[in-house]
Amino acid sequence: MASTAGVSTATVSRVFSKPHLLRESTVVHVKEVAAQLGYVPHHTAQALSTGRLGTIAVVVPDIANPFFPPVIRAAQGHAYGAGFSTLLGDTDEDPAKEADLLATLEQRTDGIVLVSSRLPEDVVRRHARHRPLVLVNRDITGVARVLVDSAAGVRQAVDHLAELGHQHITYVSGPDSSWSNQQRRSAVLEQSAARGITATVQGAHRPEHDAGRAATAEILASGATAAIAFDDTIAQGILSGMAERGLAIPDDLSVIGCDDILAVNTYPPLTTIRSRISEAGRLAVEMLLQLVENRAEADAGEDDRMEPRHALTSSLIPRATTGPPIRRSRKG
Amino acid sequence: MASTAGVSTATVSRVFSKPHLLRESTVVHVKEVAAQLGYVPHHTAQALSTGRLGTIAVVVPDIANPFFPPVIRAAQGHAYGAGFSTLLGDTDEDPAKEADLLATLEQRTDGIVLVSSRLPEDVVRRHARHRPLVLVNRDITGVARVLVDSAAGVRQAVDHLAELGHQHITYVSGPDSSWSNQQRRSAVLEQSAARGITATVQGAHRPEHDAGRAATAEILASGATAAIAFDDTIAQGILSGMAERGLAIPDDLSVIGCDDILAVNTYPPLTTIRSRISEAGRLAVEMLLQLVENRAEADAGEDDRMEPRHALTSSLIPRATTGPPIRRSRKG
DNA sequence: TACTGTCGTGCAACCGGTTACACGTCAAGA
DNA sequence: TCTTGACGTGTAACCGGTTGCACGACAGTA
Repeated sequence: MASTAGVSTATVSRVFSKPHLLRESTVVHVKEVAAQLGYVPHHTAQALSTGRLGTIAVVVPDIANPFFPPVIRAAQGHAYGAGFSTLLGDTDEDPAKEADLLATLEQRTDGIVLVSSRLPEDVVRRHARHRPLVLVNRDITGVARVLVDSAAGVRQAVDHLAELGHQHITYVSGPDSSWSNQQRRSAVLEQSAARGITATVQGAHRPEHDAGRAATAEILASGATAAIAFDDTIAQGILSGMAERGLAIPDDLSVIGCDDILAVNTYPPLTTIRSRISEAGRLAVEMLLQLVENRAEADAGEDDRMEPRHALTSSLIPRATTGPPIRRSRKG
Repeated sequence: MASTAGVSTATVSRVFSKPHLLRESTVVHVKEVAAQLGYVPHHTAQALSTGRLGTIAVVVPDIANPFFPPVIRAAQGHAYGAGFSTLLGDTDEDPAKEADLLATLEQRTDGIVLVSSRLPEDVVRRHARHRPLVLVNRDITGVARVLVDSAAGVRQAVDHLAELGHQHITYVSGPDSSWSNQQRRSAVLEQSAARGITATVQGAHRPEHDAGRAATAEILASGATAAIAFDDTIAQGILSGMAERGLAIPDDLSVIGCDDILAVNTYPPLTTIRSRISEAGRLAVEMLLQLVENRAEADAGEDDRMEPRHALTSSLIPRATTGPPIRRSRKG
């Protein structure tokens, strides 16, 4: 390539990386020759000499969980726009595999977006100290992170139910270890107290359809006239449980889901709390690329560590599974 | 590293790549030193000198479409097991972006799994000629591919309906350009003819909930007592459309979906055709790695081009949305 | 004892770029 | 006319491994 164009390899290199250093005619000429020869800078060689891989990784507990694809999609899209490729890691919900994956990806990427990590805080913190890392939905001090603040949406949900006339609602919990679950539960309890209505909590459930279906009996027994579920999957399960009993939605029970996953694709359309999860993916990548930049500069002197913590708001999307409590005022 | 262990860099290299060439004591010693120093072979440097990147890519039209995550998940898992990382590409259903992505990934991966490609045959074929490539759900002669043969499941579905007593069924089409759709439609028509029942087809629909809902009127007007939908999303839409009209499933209409995506997570649980799509992901990666190997050997002489074409079977999963035609025998 | 082959390891070139430094050219300023 | 500096480009070392070839040691064979 260099010889064909009659220049040195250094010049060819500069044409593609620092063209402003060269005379414009040189740049044009080399590019022409390159186009004819189909020459493209060798990515791996670039990576080796610059130390920048042009690759990030997105690590999630389970790709098949419908919560994650939008995040991944947005992350990949944004990374691609910035010239980065995206490696995908699936930890299979297993912390050991997650740690393993992190170690492997460490040397193959410029940085990692770690979604809903199950790893202990100090492990994550240690990793973040020497490699660019951004968390999604995990709140660890000292580590860059973007959190989906479902609390706002949950408060709206409670308000919505209170305004419809519900006096007793229940929160159907997700996994205890989940940061989101803790946040949502607290928000339900606090906002209910603020509105002067009763709120109870139904034990921990795995975020699965069957768990929701199984929870139905307990919900009905509690006397609540409305349920806020940890996520849409559980909410759908509750709908199934109600249908099996021949009970009507929302007359016999108002149901609110969370995450707005598929919620509009079922009947009746599920009232849910939409958190802008795809925005979380985009934002996380944005922050990560920022860190990657900073680290490159930090080598040159300044070490301007910041601790960004972005919280994305959420809001209630009222659809057809909520209404005034009609038949089941059994308590009174 | 080399100096600390008192050996040459060549020896260090051999310890990690061709240990059988060395005295065992040397291997042990170097590995010990490496462990102490936390030394790990530099992945990019290895890639540069060997030409093997240890990375494959999986390219899909839309990660958020629930059909793909299981494929991706299986592909990633299998690749990881073989020591390969997985790059993810989302073409956003756009052929131009797909072509662009392919060009970019070409130099960053050892091979590509291309799922449900929208590219013209010759473009794909050209790409496959000089780089390892495996297609999923696209049938192009001369290119390695794994196909989900939904025809078998569709035939079972038709049989199932015929046995329940349905005399007139309808197929609710997906996108015309989809290979799967063509396959499914033909299977419905052929098997219906074989069973001596009437089958009609409802025009092309995008694989979306609303499309299914909108199709409901047409379905009812057709006089069919059962519908087989291109996919579960459309099927769910039909369920919504029926519910909106106050009609009962399966009494007023039997509905069968396809792909077994989320089908069990709704109420009533959807009768559907399960194709082992995650197996498709695994198999595609297996074939791809095979091609990668072969190519490495081919350089050394033999060029043993094969043309593998794997078809995975499918089968009907009867659940609650199918039953005998009860009320709507309006035709008679 | 001399000869040959095997084994284990080192030397150095190479993968394909990047970049610090040096050099030559040319125009502006003294 | 000589100096000075900006500009454009080449030289060569370097990124961190891999690998063909060579070499020394040692064992087996004649």
